[in-house]
Amino acid sequence: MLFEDHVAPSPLLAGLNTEQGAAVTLPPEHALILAGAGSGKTRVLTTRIAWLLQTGQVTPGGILAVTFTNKAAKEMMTRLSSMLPINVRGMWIGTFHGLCNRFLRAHHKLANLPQTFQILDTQDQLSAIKRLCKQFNVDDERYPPKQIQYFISGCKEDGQRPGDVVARDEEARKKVELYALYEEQCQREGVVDFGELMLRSFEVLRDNDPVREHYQRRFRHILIDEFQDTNRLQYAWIKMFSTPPLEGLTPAGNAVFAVGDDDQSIYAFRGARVGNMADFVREFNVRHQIKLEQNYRSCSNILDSANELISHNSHRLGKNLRTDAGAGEPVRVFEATSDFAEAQWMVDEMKQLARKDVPKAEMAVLYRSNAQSRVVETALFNAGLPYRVYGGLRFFERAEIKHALAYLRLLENPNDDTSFLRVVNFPPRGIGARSIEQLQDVARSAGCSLHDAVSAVTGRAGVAIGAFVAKLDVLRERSEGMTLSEIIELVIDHSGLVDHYRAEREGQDRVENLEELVSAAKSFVGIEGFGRDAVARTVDASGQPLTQSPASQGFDASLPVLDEPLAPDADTGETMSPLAAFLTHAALESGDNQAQAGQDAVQLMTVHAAKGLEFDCVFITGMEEGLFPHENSMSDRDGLEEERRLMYVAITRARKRLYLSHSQTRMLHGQTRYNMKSRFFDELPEACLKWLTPQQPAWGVPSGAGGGGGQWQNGRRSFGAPPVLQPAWSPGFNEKGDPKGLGQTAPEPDRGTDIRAGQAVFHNKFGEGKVLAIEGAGADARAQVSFTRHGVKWLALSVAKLTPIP
DNA sequence: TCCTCAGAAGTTTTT
DNA sequence: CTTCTGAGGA
Repeated sequence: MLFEDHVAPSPLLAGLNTEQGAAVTLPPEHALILAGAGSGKTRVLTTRIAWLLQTGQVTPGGILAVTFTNKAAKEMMTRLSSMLPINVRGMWIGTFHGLCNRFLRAHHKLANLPQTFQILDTQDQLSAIKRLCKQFNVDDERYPPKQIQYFISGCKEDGQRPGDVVARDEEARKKVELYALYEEQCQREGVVDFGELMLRSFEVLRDNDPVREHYQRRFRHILIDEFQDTNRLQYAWIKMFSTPPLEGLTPAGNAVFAVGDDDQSIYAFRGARVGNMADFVREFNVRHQIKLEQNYRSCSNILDSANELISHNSHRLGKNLRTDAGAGEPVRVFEATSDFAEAQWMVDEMKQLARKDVPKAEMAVLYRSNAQSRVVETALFNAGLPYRVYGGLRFFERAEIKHALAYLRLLENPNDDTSFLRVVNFPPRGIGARSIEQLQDVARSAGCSLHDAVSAVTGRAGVAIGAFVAKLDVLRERSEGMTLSEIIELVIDHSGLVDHYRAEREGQDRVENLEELVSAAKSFVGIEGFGRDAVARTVDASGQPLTQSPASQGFDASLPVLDEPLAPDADTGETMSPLAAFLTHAALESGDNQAQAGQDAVQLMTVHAAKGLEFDCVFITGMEEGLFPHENSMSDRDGLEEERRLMYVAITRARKRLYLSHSQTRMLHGQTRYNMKSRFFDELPEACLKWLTPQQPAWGVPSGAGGGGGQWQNGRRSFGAPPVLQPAWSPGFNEKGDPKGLGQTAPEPDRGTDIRAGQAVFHNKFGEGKVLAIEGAGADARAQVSFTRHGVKWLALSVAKLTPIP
């Protein structure tokens, strides 16, 4: 039987396959869905919610759905509202941090936080730590602030307060001490970092039985996306919402519906614990495990490659993707002589694809590390192909935006010392390190914020800083009654930010970004994370369990629960201002890091950034030992297995056509590296591959023997000197095996000899062109080249690197 | 107090 | 080869 028979068939279920339908219609008990790449995971998750609602098993208020990214949360909301005419806002759907924020605002008293607490992002956290270290004269050689930050975040992710950490040596003790001091500082300033959002809300739930029990009763269905990416604390947090394991199977309990894919776990480095999946099954006594193995994305050559590769990992939960699509095209493998040549080959290939009407947005270049994007960008730029690089600074992380936000935060909370220090002398107003030190001394001895210490500072410094504070006070006063965007306009004008950037040579972009901030504010409609959860507040206010159970109270979909962000707090009459809401939004959602969509452009990104995306044509570049798998991950098995999962993610991004390329030499950190091809080539099914370049045999051994470069097995080396033995196949190598000869000759084979009039050539700076004429000979030889993008130029052949293009 | 230059470091990243 | 950060000079 396909679906539970007590449930009437629903149009929602139309089009689902057997596995998907089974997952969607599972009884209200804990379940783990192993959802392979491209198996319709998001669809199952959202349809499950829609189905639960439609069949009356739950009301919107009884849903808690957690994701990792805002993007995923938004998508879930959108899909859901297209499926059902319901008030999506009554549900708790959001990111872990977004929901924690909402929770802490509602229970700020129990959490011992001001209702308008502000959120430190990673940058802010680091500067707060630096400030702390300076204040306590910490040797930043022995204890680099970055490392302290890593330590603190790690502790919080493991649910440990300073008192819980076992410090065995001097170093650990010092770190714990700093952790404790950092906590004090944050508490004093009324700010929380990302880890604190999670940990603090976890603790409120753990330590307040009525609150915990209230939420346990309220959330009948808890759904978690990307479960393989959860860390220890997030798992513990989920446990707080779920009813105790023993009751897990009773009708009274709630149900945790976890969706994930252990093969796509690629975030161990930031604390993700795949083991949570197995723990979940054990601790929650999970009876329902469903594998979604039907893939709707890729052709079988691609899928078989992915399956074969990942089968080399041990400790898998076990899963094999299948597809109804045909074999499709083979996976193409290319070996380049240099990273330049690799990029150039890609560009040529892309042009051909474009000629075959493949949209550029359906071509993606994936790489292991960001540094690899540069060569590709250069090649694309020179060829005049539009491209878009993912990653990099997001909107709310930009310096000018952070500055503006710092002013805004100071309007809300003058005690925010991080923000104070950020802008006290920006734009420069003659307040130097000396003055600031003086101020910090006063603040320290008085135990107050920098803002409050100002009046006690004497002399010139006091005057200058006093003027700054007065300016803030004026801005705060004038902003009364203004709309959000008016306030922001006021602040960026009167803080001097706009003027400062206008005067700067390259400040135009920054001015535009500041203007963009104003428009962002205009379109900002806050619904997230503040305001009034009627039920939650009842508990918070009285500190007692509800006299009336949420179930009997009912959670009518039409009843706005979290829909009035600006409603005053019932006890204090406090309101969360639009500005405070906007600042929260800015901290929790740092904005797009993919450039504006719209233009048809080739997509460039790291493999990590590609997770969850799909493209018709995918190029995975830099398939070399040391790069992919990365050298830092190769030493232990866990590291290597994560690299393999990363490769698995990369492969499964492709729908129709997949290219894998590697290069003999690569410029990295200003040095030419000589890399072996990646071991992952040996783990792909030969039958699915098509080698575009001859496979390199061991020296003198006929091609084909030991397929895939098995000879290298024992001598795999990634870096350092080039191999002593030179392969016989490269025309550019000299006989002596001189490393310099290799470096110079191999990447630009036969430079000069093929340059004649009419020849198409490539130049590293000017890109593609055609040789019009040659003049002179030997060292004086010059070529006149007409470049596609840069016009006609004369180039000395002894200097310019011109590569002939066939 | 600002600006320039030298040195170090350089997987992957969301909130 | 870059890009960022911090220390010293103008």
